[in-house]
Amino acid sequence: MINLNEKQKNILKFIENYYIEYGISPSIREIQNGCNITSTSVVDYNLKSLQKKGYLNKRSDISRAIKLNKDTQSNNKIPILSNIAAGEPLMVNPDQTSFNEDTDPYVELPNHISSDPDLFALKVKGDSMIDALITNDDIVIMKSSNNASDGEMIAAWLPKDEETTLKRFYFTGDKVELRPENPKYDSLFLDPKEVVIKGKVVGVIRKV
Amino acid sequence: MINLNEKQKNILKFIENYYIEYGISPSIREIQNGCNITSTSVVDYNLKSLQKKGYLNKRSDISRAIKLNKDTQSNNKIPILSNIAAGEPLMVNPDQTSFNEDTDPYVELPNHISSDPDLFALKVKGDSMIDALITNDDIVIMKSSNNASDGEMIAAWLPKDEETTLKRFYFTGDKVELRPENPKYDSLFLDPKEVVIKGKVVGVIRKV
DNA sequence: TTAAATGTAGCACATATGTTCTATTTTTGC
DNA sequence: GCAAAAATAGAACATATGTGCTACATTTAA
Repeated sequence: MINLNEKQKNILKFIENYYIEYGISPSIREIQNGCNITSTSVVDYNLKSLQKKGYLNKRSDISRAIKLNKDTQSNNKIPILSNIAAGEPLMVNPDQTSFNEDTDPYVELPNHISSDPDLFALKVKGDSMIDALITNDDIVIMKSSNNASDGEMIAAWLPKDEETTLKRFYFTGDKVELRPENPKYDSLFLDPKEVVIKGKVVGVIRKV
Repeated sequence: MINLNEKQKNILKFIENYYIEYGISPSIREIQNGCNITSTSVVDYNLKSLQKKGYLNKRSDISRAIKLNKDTQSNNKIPILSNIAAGEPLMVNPDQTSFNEDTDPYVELPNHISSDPDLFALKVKGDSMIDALITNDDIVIMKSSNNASDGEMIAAWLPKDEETTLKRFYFTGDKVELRPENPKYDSLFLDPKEVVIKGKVVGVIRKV
């Protein structure tokens, strides 16, 4: 997103949002109205500039034939919010909420997993879930949730240690058990106040 | 794809192929030419019919605003060619080559795995690769290949047993070793002639 | 067989839409 | 401050494109 003035950023954003809503690109005049631009020729001027800079491509004389380049768009991508500790602790930013597609990593979801909102992804570091067939560098797809049932695999934020960890969740009366799936590691028994559940694992993707 | 005559199937196919090639929908006249239809009104007529039957949607008076419904399109899908035996043998069809999206199962690939041609998918049955973190009902993404190097995880067709199997490949002089990743099972040592390598594992997808 | 339903043809029309042109204004670089 | 470059305006133009209309052909159903 470098080398772009506000107007051009607006145009790109508008095209992307329009595409998300309608599945096709807007016409020049729709861009004009949507971005409060005074003339179609100004839109044309900026589209040519954006094309020259490599942000989009368009076919001449063809209606609605603007295509954002792959780097420009953020379709179907879900953010890899932070690496997750599944062994050694890892510092993460607990209040990371926004997703900047330019600087943040992401994965593209296979559609049979996706179609669900509030999904995010975590890249696993460590081997504490090896018996659950999840290992280092796997990407786990999470569904946001602030609660869990016994036996569910969850990502939990531990304020005291300032780490996010992937474990099985058990609630035994007054203590929360976070159980790894690796005999090398022991369960954590914590006060419920010490555990912030971030989400449940709904899928795993591994690139070998 | 029921309730459709040849012309309408053609139109749907053309729209999909056009979309794959250009990223946008074709105009009425492009459909006309692409499907050898004699009049734009015939295209219009059939598009209305297809819309009524639920195969697509379009916005009125908007250029290139045809959208195939999700069931109608086959974007990004790769076929699950057959279940793979990773324990008990499973009968499969060794010369299955074509992919009929209507009747055959498929997976949608996450883009960071995809973009490579000749990929296909296999659904794992059994637990013989459990130590490689691949288990029952996982979907392995395969890249077609008729050869392999030592230690690579491959799918091999065993003509003698008429089964496809997922194993690690080792070549020890004159015998091919197909090694499971589960102490419960033993390696197969076979004559090279008895092993047809179908592809190498490039990814794993699991829906939990 | 016959009437209704369905599909085809060809053309015309309205407008949606990309492009171009010239003039003017604003910004930039020196 | 001044010339060049960049950006804006507004309109006109050409054509790309969806739709409508009438006539005709083919298929279906009774």
